[in-house]
Amino acid sequence: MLDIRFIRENLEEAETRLKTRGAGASLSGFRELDERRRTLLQETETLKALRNRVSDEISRVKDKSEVQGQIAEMREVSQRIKVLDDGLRSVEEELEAFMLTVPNIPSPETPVGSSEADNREVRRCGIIPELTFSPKPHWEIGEALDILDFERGAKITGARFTLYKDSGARLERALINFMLDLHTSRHNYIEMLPPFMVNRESMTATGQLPKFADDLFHLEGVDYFLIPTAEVPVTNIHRGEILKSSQLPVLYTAYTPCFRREAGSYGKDTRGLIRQHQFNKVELVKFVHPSDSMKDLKQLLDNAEEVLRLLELPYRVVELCSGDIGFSACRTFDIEVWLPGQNTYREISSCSSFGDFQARRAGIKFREDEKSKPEFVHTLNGSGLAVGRTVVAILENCQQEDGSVIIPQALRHYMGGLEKITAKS
RNA sequence: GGAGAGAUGGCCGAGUAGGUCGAAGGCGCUCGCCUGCUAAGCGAGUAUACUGGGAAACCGGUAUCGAGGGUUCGAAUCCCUCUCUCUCCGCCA
Repeated sequence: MLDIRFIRENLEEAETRLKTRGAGASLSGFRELDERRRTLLQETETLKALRNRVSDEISRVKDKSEVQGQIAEMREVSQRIKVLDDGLRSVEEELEAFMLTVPNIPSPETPVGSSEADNREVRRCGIIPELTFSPKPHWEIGEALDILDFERGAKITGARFTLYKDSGARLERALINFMLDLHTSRHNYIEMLPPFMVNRESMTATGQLPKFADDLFHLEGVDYFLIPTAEVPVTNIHRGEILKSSQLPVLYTAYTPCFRREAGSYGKDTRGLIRQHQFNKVELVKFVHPSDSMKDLKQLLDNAEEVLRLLELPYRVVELCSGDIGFSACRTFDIEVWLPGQNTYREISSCSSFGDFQARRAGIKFREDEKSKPEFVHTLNGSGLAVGRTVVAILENCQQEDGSVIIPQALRHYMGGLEKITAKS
């Protein structure tokens, strides 16, 4: 959520910067609601002050028959207060509902643009393998090795669900452990294993609700949602808390499965592991001091890139433009891994700063020192990495002409020493 | 699923014949004093949000004792609903 006071005082500027996201983002209607709210608030508070004062006077009088007049008068004041409060509540609900649908303002560093096409490539890293044969897509490799079973995944559940088998399942688990170990032991993140279902408040705090309910799986019988990313439960760890500034930055990493409806992407990536309703991800989440949040974002990005460097997978970093960043984000870098089977780069991580947008929704603050007022922290997060897509990248980049796949050196320890996945005869 | 108990400030913990309770007391913390060091001691301070005024320091108002509603001139205290926590039984990994 945006800072209401900032908007009140800088409506033009806020509106202009918001518009760089596209036509949808607007603050029209804000001024009127905000003013109605403050008018009602002042009226009702004036009456409450009167009532408090007179009630106090009444309490000092022993013989209540002397104050029947005041009591009757206050009875009417109370009724008037009730009416004003009802009006106030409905205006506040309207304002709140409106503000919850306004996206974050892109940071000044975010390149202005209208779509994916305006994203800016930042760098390319790693060496694209020179294959002496025509590379296969991962679904063919995985099926030939009998480590990915798309048909049975679909039988068990439906489209966009996959059964991992044998070395495939092991590879997925190896990657999760590898990533968690890297981030905890080398990058100083604390490991968390949060609930995979969250309530409505948590989804609202990080920005998935109210606008993106269609992307979420909602449970029947209880008002819980399956998490679309660990960002939701992990950011909500500190919802409604005031942290000490000495605690900052707080760094968490978490493995979770992620569940997404993928509504509106019916034709896209129908084959393979790229777009699943359920996939695994190791997430990085940071709560930081506002003053160095961009530095923190670069560092988080580097932590995610390190996974690819160690796995020796080629990738590039892309900075998203204003028209392409997510609802809650103010600045985002995507990491895209090279996929030879599809001859293209595909997103494997998205690292964002949310400024104080999520912190304000979630009420996550810190105190500079004992005396100072609490301020909102900045929240950041990024995939470190999407595990399924990392499997895809390994299968496609490390494939051999004979159909086998060489396990990256860094992962072999986690694969029980296995160097290569080969088809069983 | 059945039965019962509870939810108060950073923590512990008073407060139920409704008013002087934003809330005793203790601990913790901050500042000052004292002090060979440490400990102890003494004094002062120590919630959050919204809102009005002010350049600001700051001053004023309102709300908040799990959440929401009700009764009342007035609710931490009475009534209703919900949520969560704990104990016992059942069930289960």
